[in-house]
Amino acid sequence: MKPFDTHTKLLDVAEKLFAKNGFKGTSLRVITQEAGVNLAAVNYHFGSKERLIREVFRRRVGPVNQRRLEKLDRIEEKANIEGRNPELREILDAFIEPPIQLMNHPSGKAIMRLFSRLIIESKKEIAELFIDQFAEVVERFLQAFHRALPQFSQSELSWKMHFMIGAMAHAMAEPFRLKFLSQGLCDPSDVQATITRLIDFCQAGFLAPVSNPDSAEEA
Amino acid sequence: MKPFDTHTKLLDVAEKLFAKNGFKGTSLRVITQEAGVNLAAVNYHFGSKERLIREVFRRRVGPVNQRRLEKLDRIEEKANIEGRNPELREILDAFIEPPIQLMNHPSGKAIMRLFSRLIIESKKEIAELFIDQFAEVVERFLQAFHRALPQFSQSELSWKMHFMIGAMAHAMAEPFRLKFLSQGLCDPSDVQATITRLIDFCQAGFLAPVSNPDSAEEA
DNA sequence: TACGAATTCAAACAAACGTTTGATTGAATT
DNA sequence: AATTCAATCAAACGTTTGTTTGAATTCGTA
Repeated sequence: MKPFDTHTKLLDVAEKLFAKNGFKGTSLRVITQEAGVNLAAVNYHFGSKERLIREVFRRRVGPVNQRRLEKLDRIEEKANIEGRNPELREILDAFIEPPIQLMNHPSGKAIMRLFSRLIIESKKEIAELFIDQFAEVVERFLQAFHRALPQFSQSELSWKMHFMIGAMAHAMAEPFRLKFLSQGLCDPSDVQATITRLIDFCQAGFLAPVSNPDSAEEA
Repeated sequence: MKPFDTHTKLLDVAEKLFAKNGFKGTSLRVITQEAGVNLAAVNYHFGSKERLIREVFRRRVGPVNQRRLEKLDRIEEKANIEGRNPELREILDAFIEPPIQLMNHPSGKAIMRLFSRLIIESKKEIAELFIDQFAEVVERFLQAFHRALPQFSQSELSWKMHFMIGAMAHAMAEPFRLKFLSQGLCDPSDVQATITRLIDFCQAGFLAPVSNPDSAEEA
């Protein structure tokens, strides 16, 4: 296995360009050119452009969700031993920290934008990949939230999780937007600051009582 | 002015298709075909595809931001008369309600997805349009937040606003994601429920104290 | 060294893209 | 009735797209 074989080189370059210009906006020609390989390499190694897209995702999403579940495992184990429920803040950290931590990765910025594109992209095949990769995570964390906040129904917690995912995705995908908002005051590349503030914000959001219990669905 | 002249028909159809498949993913051929007009109509009426995109945005974003500012005006006026500062919840409502209210519009779903695409899209020209349309809104609301929450610095409020925008954009663009999260329990098309819950969540987030004041930037 | 499989390569493919053209229409103006 | 001009149309433009092909090359292994 060469240090920079064509296969991984393609994944790396595609990841960067997909993040920057989207999928339709990135042609196989610029990918292969920037990677310094032949145009036909994509179809040889991956079969098609769409399968390349899926591979780019799978390589990054899997490990992050794995880390989320590992952290949640450890939290629940520890809480179990101490005979208590996991604390909300611990659960939030397990959900938020692993993806944001990608900022420290060499291609962190691209990976994070890619993550948000995965959340946002509407294409059927991508949406299916999303469900595959996140079904277990969603289930486990909703469960954890419900134990930490038994006063809220499953559906209310889904709303809160919905908002949290949005805040995360936006913070990950559009760091420069924060620069614009704050007129240069804030530094979106500060990993720990981003994580801490996200958790602060979402923790309060999760704890917030719901105004109108009338239109609440069941759980 | 015919009831369905080519110009508005193109804007309507383009809006719908851009929202569903993105800009690169939507060809002029499918737009004109679905609109029942000639392929050349886009270049005749708008000059180019890119200018069509900009027109599609301008038509929707302008009025919403105008409503936001009107609501903020009224809130500040009323508070001024009563000799107090506007309340956080009022400000949040002025920022959140107008765009979410679009769900009641006939093409509400498309418009909302379009809004989020505007926030997310990285293309230079779109980003500039974003800044043009939002500069005043951002400035006015940051100011208002600062008066309502003087304990937080400008930069801390920017972080919070950053997260709020993410939660909004996600809730607007990906309502079906909430269906998935809640396994069908929640109804993302309930306008008032979405607004109320968003405000609840963000209100708490704004009020939340910041954990680590060390890495805080200045204001 | 020689063989077979894996990989890379230039070249070409059909299809789809945004855009332009020049003729044609149809309603308003003179 | 003649003129004008905005609007629409079919057709074609030159690129760019993802994909395929078949020969050339490289590599691991015997």
